[in-house]
Amino acid sequence: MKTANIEKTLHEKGITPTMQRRIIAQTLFSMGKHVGASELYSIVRQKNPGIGFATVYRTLQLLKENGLVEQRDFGDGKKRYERRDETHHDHLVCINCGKVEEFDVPVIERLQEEVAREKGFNMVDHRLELYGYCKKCREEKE
Amino acid sequence: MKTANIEKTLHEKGITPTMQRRIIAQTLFSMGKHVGASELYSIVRQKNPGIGFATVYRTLQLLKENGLVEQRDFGDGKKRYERRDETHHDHLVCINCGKVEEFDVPVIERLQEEVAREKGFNMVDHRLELYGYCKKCREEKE
DNA sequence: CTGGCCATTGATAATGATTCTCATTATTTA
DNA sequence: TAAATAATGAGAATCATTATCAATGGCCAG
Ligand SMILES: [Zn+2]
Ligand SMILES: [Zn+2]
Ligand SMILES: [Zn+2]
Ligand SMILES: [Zn+2]
Repeated sequence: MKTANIEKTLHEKGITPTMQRRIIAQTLFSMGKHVGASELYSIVRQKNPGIGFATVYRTLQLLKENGLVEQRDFGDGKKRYERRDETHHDHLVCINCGKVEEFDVPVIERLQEEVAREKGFNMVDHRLELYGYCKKCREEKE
Repeated sequence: MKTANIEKTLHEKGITPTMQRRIIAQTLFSMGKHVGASELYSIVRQKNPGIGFATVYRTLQLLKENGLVEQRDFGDGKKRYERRDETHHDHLVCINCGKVEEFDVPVIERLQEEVAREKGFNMVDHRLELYGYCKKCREEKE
């Protein structure tokens, strides 16, 4: 994402644009998907060693609250962050190498809605992750 | 679960039956579903104040490894445990009161398999949780 | 019996990700 | 520009879970 766009995005959301927030957002958006906080922190530090860990967490929280970032949890004890996409997607995770694929199956989404309705719930979120071994890892095990 | 059955179950799995393990397993099985470790610990302590927290964790791990217990994670920072059921199920969680409903939709299960196959993954597990507000919580908010 | 071996246990320290605190700075407001 | 407000960095605190380690308890070879 271009710097100018980050500036604009933060401004649109009413987020005070500070140097730290710019760097953190820009770094996250340039790192691809499913990035952990400590991973992000170490890259951010390379650009500006003065930025603290707490600020990375605070900024991630802020971006999440403003709908710019999605928080994921693949069950390995640390949260992952990715830029919020226009389209929803779920995840397929390799339990050997950590590779993550994304997918979206509208039929599954609809069936989830239906289940929630049947049970009297007003569904506001869901979480669907498939865990297994990717092709590469299977071939290497042979 | 009856005491005799626990004894038998542990024995079948080759788990050395100790007093602690019997009490922990029996307590968990009698507490219903989706129980947290500390919650379990506090009930276990009532039966035998000498049992330590570490033993509760160790036993849960043991029961899980032997397929007697399933570990769940509803994203609130603590793991939940429930006796492993003969049939698979997924969860619907109220984000206000914590109520948990279970469901199983064979079509969703099949579609998951299909996605994994398409992406070249050998799926060994999955996780599907729906989050929302249950009927009761919605009515109370009015 | 009976001393030794090995699994289990309980108390407590350690871990690791995340959050909190608070004194210091930066930004906004008037 | 000065006061008011918000953000930051360093490090302490939290909280669930694991690891450590000395003590305990069976169980078996002799
Ligand atoms: Zn892989
Ligand atoms: Zn993703
Ligand atoms: Zn509810
Ligand atoms: Zn369940």
